[in-house]
Amino acid sequence: MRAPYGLNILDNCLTCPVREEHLFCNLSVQAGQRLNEIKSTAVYPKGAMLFIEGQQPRGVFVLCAGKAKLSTSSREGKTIITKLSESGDVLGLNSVVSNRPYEVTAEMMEPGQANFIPRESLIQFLKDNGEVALRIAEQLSRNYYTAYEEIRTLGLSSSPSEKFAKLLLSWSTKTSQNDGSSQVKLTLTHEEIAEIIGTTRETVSRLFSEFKKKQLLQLKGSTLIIRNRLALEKIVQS
Amino acid sequence: MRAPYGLNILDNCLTCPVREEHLFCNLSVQAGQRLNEIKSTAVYPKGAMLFIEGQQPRGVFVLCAGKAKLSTSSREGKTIITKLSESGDVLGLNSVVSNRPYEVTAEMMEPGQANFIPRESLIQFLKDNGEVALRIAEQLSRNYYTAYEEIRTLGLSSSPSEKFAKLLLSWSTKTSQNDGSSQVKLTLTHEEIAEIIGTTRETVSRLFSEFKKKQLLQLKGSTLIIRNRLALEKIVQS
DNA sequence: ACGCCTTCGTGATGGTGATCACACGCATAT
DNA sequence: ATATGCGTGTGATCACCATCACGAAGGCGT
Repeated sequence: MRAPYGLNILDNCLTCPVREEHLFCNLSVQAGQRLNEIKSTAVYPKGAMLFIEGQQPRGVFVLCAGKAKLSTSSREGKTIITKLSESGDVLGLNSVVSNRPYEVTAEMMEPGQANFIPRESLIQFLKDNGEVALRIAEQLSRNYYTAYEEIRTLGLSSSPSEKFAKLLLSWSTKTSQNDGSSQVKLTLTHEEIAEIIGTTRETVSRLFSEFKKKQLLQLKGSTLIIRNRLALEKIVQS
Repeated sequence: MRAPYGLNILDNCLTCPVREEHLFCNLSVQAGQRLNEIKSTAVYPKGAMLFIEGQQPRGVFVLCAGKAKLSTSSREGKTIITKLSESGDVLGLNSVVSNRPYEVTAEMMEPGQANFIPRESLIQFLKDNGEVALRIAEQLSRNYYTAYEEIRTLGLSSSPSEKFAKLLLSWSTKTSQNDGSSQVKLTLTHEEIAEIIGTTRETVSRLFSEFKKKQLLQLKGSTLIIRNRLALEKIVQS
Protein backbone atom coordinates (compact mmCIF):
# COMPACT_ATOMS: atom_id res chain seq x y z
CA MET A 1 0.00 0.00 0.00
CA ARG A 2 1.27 3.44 -0.88
CA ALA A 3 1.40 6.13 1.74
CA PRO A 4 -0.97 9.01 1.20
CA TYR A 5 0.16 12.61 1.45
CA GLY A 6 3.54 11.85 -0.08
CA LEU A 7 5.44 11.56 3.18
CA ASN A 8 8.03 9.04 4.22
CA ILE A 9 7.30 5.69 5.69
CA LEU A 10 9.35 3.90 8.28
CA ASP A 11 10.15 0.40 7.23
CA ASN A 12 9.07 -1.42 10.31
CA CYS A 13 7.05 0.80 12.51
CA LEU A 14 5.47 -1.84 14.68
CA THR A 15 8.51 -2.06 16.87
CA CYS A 16 9.43 1.58 16.97
CA PRO A 17 7.62 2.70 20.09
CA VAL A 18 8.68 0.09 22.56
CA ARG A 19 6.58 0.56 25.63
CA GLU A 20 6.03 -1.60 28.65
CA GLU A 21 2.46 -2.38 27.79
CA HIS A 22 3.00 -2.71 24.08
CA LEU A 23 0.68 -5.32 22.72
CA PHE A 24 2.84 -6.82 20.06
CA CYS A 25 6.17 -7.10 21.82
CA ASN A 26 7.97 -10.31 22.68
CA LEU A 27 6.15 -12.35 20.12
CA SER A 28 7.45 -15.59 18.77
CA VAL A 29 9.45 -15.17 15.57
CA GLN A 30 6.74 -16.61 13.35
CA ALA A 31 4.03 -14.50 14.97
CA GLY A 32 6.13 -11.37 14.53
CA GLN A 33 6.70 -12.14 10.89
CA ARG A 34 3.04 -12.85 10.28
CA LEU A 35 2.16 -9.58 11.93
CA ASN A 36 4.56 -7.77 9.65
CA GLU A 37 2.87 -9.32 6.66
CA ILE A 38 -0.63 -8.23 7.52
CA LYS A 39 0.14 -4.70 8.66
CA SER A 40 0.51 -1.65 6.49
CA THR A 41 1.98 1.67 7.44
CA ALA A 42 0.74 5.11 6.51
CA VAL A 43 1.39 8.72 7.38
CA TYR A 44 -1.35 11.14 8.33
CA PRO A 45 -1.50 14.94 8.42
CA LYS A 46 -2.92 16.96 11.28
CA GLY A 47 -6.68 16.68 11.39
CA ALA A 48 -6.81 13.33 9.60
CA MET A 49 -9.51 11.00 10.83
CA LEU A 50 -8.30 7.44 11.33
CA PHE A 51 -11.87 6.38 11.80
CA ILE A 52 -15.19 7.93 12.63
CA GLU A 53 -17.79 7.11 15.25
CA GLY A 54 -20.40 4.78 13.82
CA GLN A 55 -18.33 3.33 10.98
CA GLN A 56 -18.05 -0.41 10.64
CA PRO A 57 -14.71 -1.53 12.05
CA ARG A 58 -12.16 -1.94 9.26
CA GLY A 59 -9.24 -2.74 11.52
CA VAL A 60 -6.98 -1.45 14.27
CA PHE A 61 -4.43 1.32 14.12
CA VAL A 62 -1.18 1.17 16.05
CA LEU A 63 -0.02 4.71 16.55
CA CYS A 64 3.71 5.12 15.88
CA ALA A 65 4.18 8.86 15.82
CA GLY A 66 2.00 11.84 16.59
CA LYS A 67 -0.90 12.27 18.95
CA ALA A 68 -4.54 11.51 18.34
CA LYS A 69 -7.68 12.45 20.18
CA LEU A 70 -10.61 10.13 20.64
CA SER A 71 -13.97 11.81 20.88
CA THR A 72 -17.67 11.18 20.68
CA SER A 73 -20.45 13.60 19.85
CA SER A 74 -24.15 13.94 20.40
CA ARG A 75 -26.58 14.88 17.66
CA GLU A 76 -26.80 18.40 18.97
CA GLY A 77 -23.08 18.85 18.40
CA LYS A 78 -21.83 18.57 21.94
CA THR A 79 -18.53 16.72 21.96
CA ILE A 80 -16.52 14.98 24.63
CA ILE A 81 -12.92 13.92 24.28
CA THR A 82 -12.47 10.60 26.00
CA LYS A 83 -8.80 9.97 25.48
CA LEU A 84 -5.61 11.47 24.16
CA SER A 85 -3.56 8.75 22.52
CA GLU A 86 0.16 8.67 22.05
CA SER A 87 2.55 6.48 20.13
CA GLY A 88 2.26 2.85 21.09
CA ASP A 89 -1.47 2.98 21.65
CA VAL A 90 -3.72 0.62 19.78
CA LEU A 91 -6.84 2.31 18.46
CA GLY A 92 -10.10 0.67 17.49
CA LEU A 93 -9.36 -2.61 19.22
CA ASN A 94 -12.69 -2.88 21.01
CA SER A 95 -14.70 -2.37 17.89
CA VAL A 96 -12.65 -4.85 15.92
CA VAL A 97 -12.83 -7.57 18.54
CA SER A 98 -16.54 -7.24 19.13
CA ASN A 99 -17.31 -6.35 15.52
CA ARG A 100 -19.37 -3.33 16.43
CA PRO A 101 -19.12 0.15 14.95
CA TYR A 102 -16.29 2.35 16.13
CA GLU A 103 -17.63 4.00 19.26
CA VAL A 104 -15.36 7.02 18.91
CA THR A 105 -13.76 9.21 16.30
CA ALA A 106 -9.97 9.16 16.14
CA GLU A 107 -8.43 12.36 14.83
CA MET A 108 -4.75 13.18 14.48
CA MET A 109 -3.82 16.23 16.53
CA GLU A 110 -0.49 16.54 14.78
CA PRO A 111 1.13 14.86 11.79
CA GLY A 112 1.89 11.24 12.56
CA GLN A 113 2.19 7.69 11.46
CA ALA A 114 0.28 4.52 12.16
CA ASN A 115 0.17 0.87 11.29
CA PHE A 116 -3.09 -0.50 10.07
CA ILE A 117 -4.11 -4.12 10.61
CA PRO A 118 -7.30 -5.19 8.82
CA ARG A 119 -9.96 -6.75 10.96
CA GLU A 120 -10.15 -10.12 9.24
CA SER A 121 -6.41 -10.61 9.33
CA LEU A 122 -6.20 -9.69 12.98
CA ILE A 123 -9.00 -12.01 14.04
CA GLN A 124 -7.43 -14.86 12.10
CA PHE A 125 -4.08 -14.01 13.64
CA LEU A 126 -5.61 -14.20 17.09
CA LYS A 127 -7.23 -17.52 16.38
CA ASP A 128 -3.88 -18.87 15.24
CA ASN A 129 -2.03 -17.42 18.21
CA GLY A 130 -3.98 -18.11 21.37
CA GLU A 131 -1.37 -16.58 23.63
CA VAL A 132 -1.77 -13.24 21.92
CA ALA A 133 -5.53 -13.39 22.39
CA LEU A 134 -5.03 -13.44 26.13
CA ARG A 135 -2.77 -10.43 25.85
CA ILE A 136 -5.44 -8.68 23.83
CA ALA A 137 -7.91 -9.52 26.57
CA GLU A 138 -5.60 -7.89 29.07
CA GLN A 139 -5.35 -4.80 26.92
CA LEU A 140 -9.12 -4.64 26.61
CA SER A 141 -9.59 -4.87 30.33
CA ARG A 142 -7.09 -2.06 30.77
CA ASN A 143 -9.14 0.00 28.34
CA TYR A 144 -12.16 -0.85 30.43
CA TYR A 145 -10.42 0.45 33.50
CA THR A 146 -9.71 3.72 31.82
CA ALA A 147 -13.32 3.99 30.75
CA TYR A 148 -14.34 3.29 34.30
CA GLU A 149 -12.15 6.06 35.61
CA GLU A 150 -13.94 8.35 33.18
CA ILE A 151 -17.29 7.20 34.50
CA ARG A 152 -16.20 7.89 38.04
CA THR A 153 -14.98 11.33 37.07
CA LEU A 154 -18.13 12.21 35.19
CA GLY A 155 -20.55 10.62 37.61
CA LEU A 156 -19.03 11.28 40.99
CA SER A 157 -17.10 14.51 40.83
CA SER A 158 -19.66 17.14 40.21
CA SER A 159 -17.90 20.45 39.92
CA PRO A 160 -15.79 21.57 36.98
CA SER A 161 -13.03 22.67 39.37
CA GLU A 162 -12.73 19.13 40.60
CA LYS A 163 -12.48 17.68 37.13
CA PHE A 164 -10.05 20.36 36.05
CA ALA A 165 -7.82 19.64 39.02
CA LYS A 166 -7.99 15.95 38.22
CA LEU A 167 -6.90 16.63 34.66
CA LEU A 168 -4.00 18.80 35.76
CA LEU A 169 -2.87 16.09 38.13
CA SER A 170 -2.98 13.47 35.41
CA TRP A 171 -0.66 15.69 33.40
CA SER A 172 1.48 16.40 36.39
CA THR A 173 2.20 12.80 37.29
CA LYS A 174 3.82 12.25 33.92
CA THR A 175 6.44 14.90 34.48
CA SER A 176 6.83 15.20 38.21
CA GLN A 177 9.84 16.89 39.72
CA ASN A 178 11.08 16.13 43.18
CA ASP A 179 10.18 19.58 44.48
CA GLY A 180 6.51 19.00 43.78
CA SER A 181 6.19 21.24 40.75
CA SER A 182 6.08 20.05 37.19
CA GLN A 183 6.01 21.41 33.67
CA VAL A 184 3.82 20.45 30.78
CA LYS A 185 3.70 21.71 27.24
CA LEU A 186 0.13 22.86 26.80
CA THR A 187 -1.03 21.92 23.33
CA LEU A 188 -4.75 21.97 23.92
CA THR A 189 -7.10 24.87 23.44
CA HIS A 190 -9.50 25.84 26.20
CA GLU A 191 -12.24 24.49 24.01
CA GLU A 192 -10.60 21.07 23.92
CA ILE A 193 -10.01 21.06 27.64
CA ALA A 194 -13.66 21.88 28.07
CA GLU A 195 -14.55 18.86 25.96
CA ILE A 196 -12.37 16.67 28.12
CA ILE A 197 -13.85 17.69 31.44
CA GLY A 198 -17.35 18.20 30.14
CA THR A 199 -17.90 21.89 30.58
CA THR A 200 -17.78 25.07 28.49
CA ARG A 201 -14.88 27.03 27.14
CA GLU A 202 -15.75 30.04 29.29
CA THR A 203 -15.67 27.97 32.43
CA VAL A 204 -12.23 26.66 31.52
CA SER A 205 -11.00 30.20 31.02
CA ARG A 206 -12.32 31.16 34.41
CA LEU A 207 -10.79 28.06 35.97
CA PHE A 208 -7.39 29.04 34.62
CA SER A 209 -7.77 32.53 36.07
CA GLU A 210 -8.94 31.17 39.39
CA PHE A 211 -6.17 28.59 39.68
CA LYS A 212 -3.56 31.16 38.70
CA LYS A 213 -4.79 33.48 41.41
CA LYS A 214 -4.63 30.67 43.93
CA GLN A 215 -1.01 29.95 42.95
CA LEU A 216 -1.91 26.47 41.84
CA LEU A 217 -0.47 26.90 38.40
CA GLN A 218 1.41 29.33 36.21
CA LEU A 219 1.68 29.92 32.49
CA LYS A 220 4.85 30.82 30.60
CA GLY A 221 4.01 30.99 26.97
CA SER A 222 2.57 27.61 26.22
CA THR A 223 4.34 25.98 29.14
CA LEU A 224 2.10 25.07 32.02
CA ILE A 225 3.75 24.94 35.41
CA ILE A 226 1.92 23.13 38.13
CA ARG A 227 2.92 24.72 41.38
CA ASN A 228 0.98 23.13 44.16
CA ARG A 229 0.26 19.48 43.70
CA LEU A 230 -1.12 18.91 47.19
CA ALA A 231 -3.65 21.68 46.90
CA LEU A 232 -4.88 20.15 43.67
CA GLU A 233 -5.20 16.76 45.31
CA LYS A 234 -7.21 18.36 48.05
CA ILE A 235 -9.61 19.79 45.48
CA VAL A 236 -10.03 16.39 43.88
CA GLN A 237 -10.46 14.34 47.07
CA SER A 238 -12.65 11.71 45.48
CA MET B 1 -16.73 -25.79 49.47
CA ARG B 2 -19.78 -25.56 51.65
CA ALA B 3 -22.52 -23.14 50.83
CA PRO B 4 -22.86 -20.25 53.24
CA TYR B 5 -26.20 -19.30 54.77
CA GLY B 6 -27.35 -22.93 54.87
CA LEU B 7 -29.30 -22.80 51.62
CA ASN B 8 -29.49 -25.32 48.82
CA ILE B 9 -27.08 -25.63 45.98
CA LEU B 10 -27.88 -26.55 42.44
CA ASP B 11 -25.64 -29.27 41.16
CA ASN B 12 -24.51 -27.70 37.97
CA CYS B 13 -25.37 -24.08 37.79
CA LEU B 14 -23.02 -23.07 35.03
CA THR B 15 -25.40 -24.26 32.39
CA CYS B 16 -28.63 -23.14 33.96
CA PRO B 17 -29.04 -19.69 32.46
CA VAL B 18 -28.50 -20.35 28.79
CA ARG B 19 -28.24 -17.04 27.06
CA GLU B 20 -27.11 -16.11 23.61
CA GLU B 21 -24.00 -14.35 24.77
CA HIS B 22 -23.17 -16.80 27.52
CA LEU B 23 -19.46 -17.04 27.88
CA PHE B 24 -19.09 -20.66 28.70
CA CYS B 25 -21.47 -22.28 26.29
CA ASN B 26 -20.55 -24.61 23.45
CA LEU B 27 -17.24 -25.56 24.93
CA SER B 28 -15.41 -28.70 24.01
CA VAL B 29 -16.16 -31.60 26.30
CA GLN B 30 -12.82 -31.47 28.07
CA ALA B 31 -13.00 -27.72 28.55
CA GLY B 32 -16.49 -28.03 29.98
CA GLN B 33 -15.38 -30.68 32.41
CA ARG B 34 -12.36 -28.71 33.48
CA LEU B 35 -14.59 -25.70 34.06
CA ASN B 36 -16.87 -27.76 36.23
CA GLU B 37 -13.90 -28.84 38.30
CA ILE B 38 -12.65 -25.37 39.06
CA LYS B 39 -15.99 -23.70 39.76
CA SER B 40 -17.88 -23.72 43.02
CA THR B 41 -21.46 -22.73 43.58
CA ALA B 42 -22.91 -20.77 46.46
CA VAL B 43 -26.14 -19.13 47.46
CA TYR B 44 -26.35 -15.55 48.64
CA PRO B 45 -28.99 -13.64 50.58
CA LYS B 46 -30.25 -10.20 49.69
CA GLY B 47 -27.66 -7.58 50.43
CA ALA B 48 -24.70 -9.95 50.18
CA MET B 49 -21.59 -8.45 48.65
CA LEU B 50 -19.95 -10.69 46.06
CA PHE B 51 -16.99 -8.37 46.06
CA ILE B 52 -16.18 -4.84 47.07
CA GLU B 53 -14.57 -2.00 45.17
CA GLY B 54 -10.84 -1.95 45.80
CA GLN B 55 -10.41 -5.58 46.81
CA GLN B 56 -7.81 -7.68 45.08
CA PRO B 57 -9.54 -9.85 42.48
CA ARG B 58 -10.19 -13.32 43.90
CA GLY B 59 -12.06 -14.59 40.87
CA VAL B 60 -15.14 -14.19 38.72
CA PHE B 61 -18.77 -14.81 39.62
CA VAL B 62 -21.24 -16.20 37.14
CA LEU B 63 -24.67 -15.15 38.27
CA CYS B 64 -27.22 -17.98 38.05
CA ALA B 65 -30.19 -16.63 39.92
CA GLY B 66 -31.11 -13.30 41.43
CA LYS B 67 -30.13 -9.79 40.46
CA ALA B 68 -27.08 -7.85 41.51
CA LYS B 69 -26.19 -4.20 41.33
CA LEU B 70 -22.75 -2.93 40.50
CA SER B 71 -21.86 0.37 42.06
CA THR B 72 -18.96 2.62 42.84
CA SER B 73 -18.68 5.30 45.49
CA SER B 74 -16.67 8.39 46.19
CA ARG B 75 -15.07 9.12 49.52
CA GLU B 76 -17.80 11.59 50.36
CA GLY B 77 -20.38 8.83 50.11
CA LYS B 78 -21.88 9.66 46.77
CA THR B 79 -22.70 6.45 44.92
CA ILE B 80 -23.44 5.61 41.32
CA ILE B 81 -24.91 2.36 40.12
CA THR B 82 -23.26 1.42 36.87
CA LYS B 83 -25.05 -1.78 36.00
CA LEU B 84 -27.84 -4.06 37.05
CA SER B 85 -26.81 -7.64 36.42
CA GLU B 86 -29.04 -10.60 35.81
CA SER B 87 -28.52 -14.31 35.62
CA GLY B 88 -25.96 -15.28 33.02
CA ASP B 89 -23.78 -12.25 33.59
CA VAL B 90 -20.15 -12.69 34.47
CA LEU B 91 -19.01 -10.36 37.23
CA GLY B 92 -15.47 -9.30 38.00
CA LEU B 93 -14.03 -10.42 34.69
CA ASN B 94 -12.14 -7.24 33.96
CA SER B 95 -10.41 -7.18 37.30
CA VAL B 96 -9.45 -10.83 37.08
CA VAL B 97 -8.04 -10.59 33.58
CA SER B 98 -6.03 -7.45 34.23
CA ASN B 99 -5.26 -8.38 37.84
CA ARG B 100 -6.33 -5.04 39.19
CA PRO B 101 -8.62 -4.40 42.15
CA TYR B 102 -12.34 -4.78 41.59
CA GLU B 103 -13.46 -1.44 40.24
CA VAL B 104 -17.02 -1.86 41.52
CA THR B 105 -18.95 -3.35 44.37
CA ALA B 106 -21.33 -6.19 43.50
CA GLU B 107 -24.29 -6.50 45.82
CA MET B 108 -27.17 -8.94 45.59
CA MET B 109 -30.49 -7.12 45.26
CA GLU B 110 -32.42 -10.29 45.99
CA PRO B 111 -31.51 -13.79 47.15
CA GLY B 112 -29.58 -15.59 44.44
CA GLN B 113 -26.95 -18.00 43.40
CA ALA B 114 -23.61 -17.74 41.67
CA ASN B 115 -20.69 -19.80 40.50
CA PHE B 116 -17.29 -18.73 41.62
CA ILE B 117 -14.16 -19.38 39.57
CA PRO B 118 -10.87 -18.52 41.29
CA ARG B 119 -8.57 -16.21 39.43
CA GLU B 120 -5.58 -18.54 39.15
CA SER B 121 -7.67 -21.40 37.85
CA LEU B 122 -9.39 -19.22 35.30
CA ILE B 123 -6.18 -17.74 33.96
CA GLN B 124 -4.63 -21.18 33.65
CA PHE B 125 -7.79 -22.39 31.98
CA LEU B 126 -7.55 -19.57 29.45
CA LYS B 127 -3.91 -20.32 28.75
CA ASP B 128 -4.83 -23.92 28.09
CA ASN B 129 -7.82 -23.03 25.94
CA GLY B 130 -6.87 -20.30 23.52
CA GLU B 131 -10.22 -20.28 21.79
CA VAL B 132 -11.95 -19.36 25.03
CA ALA B 133 -9.53 -16.47 25.53
CA LEU B 134 -10.78 -14.92 22.33
CA ARG B 135 -14.33 -15.28 23.55
CA ILE B 136 -13.33 -13.63 26.79
CA ALA B 137 -11.86 -10.81 24.76
CA GLU B 138 -15.17 -10.42 22.97
CA GLN B 139 -17.00 -10.29 26.28
CA LEU B 140 -14.59 -7.68 27.57
CA SER B 141 -15.09 -5.51 24.56
CA ARG B 142 -18.84 -5.77 25.02
CA ASN B 143 -18.36 -4.62 28.59
CA TYR B 144 -16.34 -1.77 27.22
CA TYR B 145 -19.18 -0.80 24.95
CA THR B 146 -21.57 -0.68 27.85
CA ALA B 147 -19.15 1.48 29.78
CA TYR B 148 -18.89 3.73 26.79
CA GLU B 149 -22.62 4.12 26.61
CA GLU B 150 -22.50 5.17 30.23
CA ILE B 151 -19.86 7.75 29.43
CA ARG B 152 -21.97 9.15 26.63
CA THR B 153 -24.98 9.34 28.91
CA LEU B 154 -23.09 11.02 31.70
CA GLY B 155 -21.01 13.29 29.53
CA LEU B 156 -23.33 14.27 26.73
CA SER B 157 -26.85 14.33 28.08
CA SER B 158 -26.91 17.03 30.65
CA SER B 159 -30.35 17.15 32.16
CA PRO B 160 -31.79 14.60 34.56
CA SER B 161 -34.96 14.40 32.46
CA GLU B 162 -32.92 13.22 29.52
CA LYS B 163 -31.16 10.54 31.51
CA PHE B 164 -34.39 9.47 33.15
CA ALA B 165 -36.07 9.12 29.78
CA LYS B 166 -33.10 7.13 28.54
CA LEU B 167 -33.39 4.78 31.49
CA LEU B 168 -37.10 4.29 30.96
CA LEU B 169 -36.47 3.49 27.32
CA SER B 170 -33.84 0.94 28.19
CA TRP B 171 -36.42 -0.78 30.36
CA SER B 172 -39.08 -0.40 27.75
CA THR B 173 -37.18 -2.10 24.96
CA LYS B 174 -36.98 -5.28 26.97
CA THR B 175 -40.74 -5.63 27.24
CA SER B 176 -42.13 -3.80 24.26
CA GLN B 177 -45.70 -4.35 23.15
CA ASN B 178 -46.86 -3.78 19.63
CA ASP B 179 -49.07 -0.86 20.60
CA GLY B 180 -46.09 1.14 21.79
CA SER B 181 -46.72 0.79 25.50
CA SER B 182 -44.89 -1.58 27.77
CA GLN B 183 -44.93 -2.78 31.34
CA VAL B 184 -42.08 -3.19 33.76
CA LYS B 185 -42.01 -4.41 37.31
CA LEU B 186 -40.43 -1.56 39.22
CA THR B 187 -38.13 -3.00 41.86
CA LEU B 188 -35.91 0.00 42.40
CA THR B 189 -36.35 2.75 44.93
CA HIS B 190 -36.19 6.36 43.83
CA GLU B 191 -32.91 6.56 45.64
CA GLU B 192 -31.47 3.78 43.49
CA ILE B 193 -32.78 5.31 40.31
CA ALA B 194 -31.13 8.52 41.36
CA GLU B 195 -27.85 6.67 41.73
CA ILE B 196 -28.22 5.26 38.25
CA ILE B 197 -28.84 8.55 36.50
CA GLY B 198 -26.61 10.58 38.76
CA THR B 199 -29.03 12.90 40.46
CA THR B 200 -30.87 13.15 43.76
CA ARG B 201 -33.83 11.24 45.12
CA GLU B 202 -35.97 14.36 45.21
CA THR B 203 -35.33 15.04 41.56
CA VAL B 204 -36.38 11.49 40.68
CA SER B 205 -39.60 11.96 42.62
CA ARG B 206 -40.29 15.14 40.73
CA LEU B 207 -39.45 13.48 37.44
CA PHE B 208 -42.01 10.78 38.13
CA SER B 209 -44.64 13.41 38.88
CA GLU B 210 -43.74 15.39 35.81
CA PHE B 211 -43.75 12.38 33.48
CA LYS B 212 -47.04 11.19 34.91
CA LYS B 213 -48.59 14.56 34.28
CA LYS B 214 -47.29 14.50 30.72
CA GLN B 215 -48.88 11.09 30.18
CA LEU B 216 -45.52 9.53 29.49
CA LEU B 217 -45.90 6.87 32.13
CA GLN B 218 -48.30 5.48 34.66
CA LEU B 219 -47.95 3.58 37.91
CA LYS B 220 -50.17 0.74 39.05
CA GLY B 221 -48.83 -0.53 42.32
CA SER B 222 -45.26 -1.44 41.52
CA THR B 223 -45.97 -1.91 37.83
CA LEU B 224 -44.61 0.81 35.63
CA ILE B 225 -46.45 1.37 32.38
CA ILE B 226 -44.66 3.31 29.72
CA ARG B 227 -47.28 5.05 27.66
CA ASN B 228 -45.56 7.16 25.09
CA ARG B 229 -42.34 5.78 23.76
CA LEU B 230 -41.91 8.33 21.00
CA ALA B 231 -42.20 11.26 23.36
CA LEU B 232 -39.49 9.72 25.49
CA GLU B 233 -37.26 9.26 22.49
CA LYS B 234 -37.80 12.87 21.64
CA ILE B 235 -36.62 13.89 25.10
CA VAL B 236 -33.51 11.77 24.73
CA GLN B 237 -32.55 12.75 21.17
CA SER B 238 -28.85 12.28 21.65
C1' DA C 1 -52.11 -0.95 68.69
C1' DC C 2 -47.91 1.40 68.96
C1' DG C 3 -43.44 2.91 67.69
C1' DC C 4 -39.76 2.74 64.34
C1' DC C 5 -37.76 2.78 59.88
C1' DT C 6 -37.79 3.23 55.08
C1' DT C 7 -39.68 5.33 51.16
C1' DC C 8 -41.90 8.95 48.98
C1' DG C 9 -44.00 13.79 47.87
C1' DT C 10 -43.31 18.59 47.73
C1' DG C 11 -42.34 23.41 49.12
C1' DA C 12 -38.62 27.11 49.73
C1' DT C 13 -34.12 28.68 48.90
C1' DG C 14 -29.71 29.45 47.07
C1' DG C 15 -25.43 28.45 44.37
C1' DT C 16 -23.46 27.23 40.31
C1' DG C 17 -22.42 27.02 35.86
C1' DA C 18 -24.45 27.48 30.97
C1' DT C 19 -25.48 30.97 27.90
C1' DC C 20 -25.12 35.31 25.56
C1' DA C 21 -22.49 39.15 24.45
C1' DC C 22 -18.57 41.70 23.33
C1' DA C 23 -13.71 43.15 23.26
C1' DC C 24 -8.88 42.02 22.86
C1' DG C 25 -4.53 39.93 21.14
C1' DC C 26 -2.36 37.61 17.62
C1' DA C 27 -1.77 34.97 13.90
C1' DT C 28 -1.90 34.61 8.54
C1' DA C 29 -3.49 36.17 4.23
C1' DT C 30 -4.57 39.86 0.82
C1' DA D 1 -2.58 48.57 6.38
C1' DT D 2 -6.66 46.01 6.25
C1' DA D 3 -9.25 42.04 6.61
C1' DT D 4 -10.38 37.58 8.46
C1' DG D 5 -10.27 34.07 11.74
C1' DC D 6 -9.16 31.84 15.94
C1' DG D 7 -8.31 31.56 20.65
C1' DT D 8 -8.98 33.95 24.74
C1' DG D 9 -10.76 36.98 28.93
C1' DT D 10 -14.71 38.61 31.44
C1' DG D 11 -19.13 40.71 32.67
C1' DA D 12 -24.37 40.04 33.21
C1' DT D 13 -28.18 37.16 33.47
C1' DC D 14 -30.96 33.28 34.50
C1' DA D 15 -32.61 28.46 34.57
C1' DC D 16 -31.89 24.52 36.78
C1' DC D 17 -31.16 21.43 40.27
C1' DA D 18 -28.96 20.27 44.88
C1' DT D 19 -29.97 20.97 49.39
C1' DC D 20 -32.67 21.48 53.47
C1' DA D 21 -36.88 20.71 55.66
C1' DC D 22 -40.97 18.58 56.84
C1' DG D 23 -45.04 15.61 56.61
C1' DA D 24 -47.48 11.53 54.89
C1' DA D 25 -47.84 6.71 53.83
C1' DG D 26 -46.65 2.08 54.13
C1' DG D 27 -44.16 -2.13 56.17
C1' DC D 28 -42.63 -4.74 60.20
C1' DG D 29 -41.53 -6.26 64.70
C1' DT D 30 -42.75 -6.29 69.61
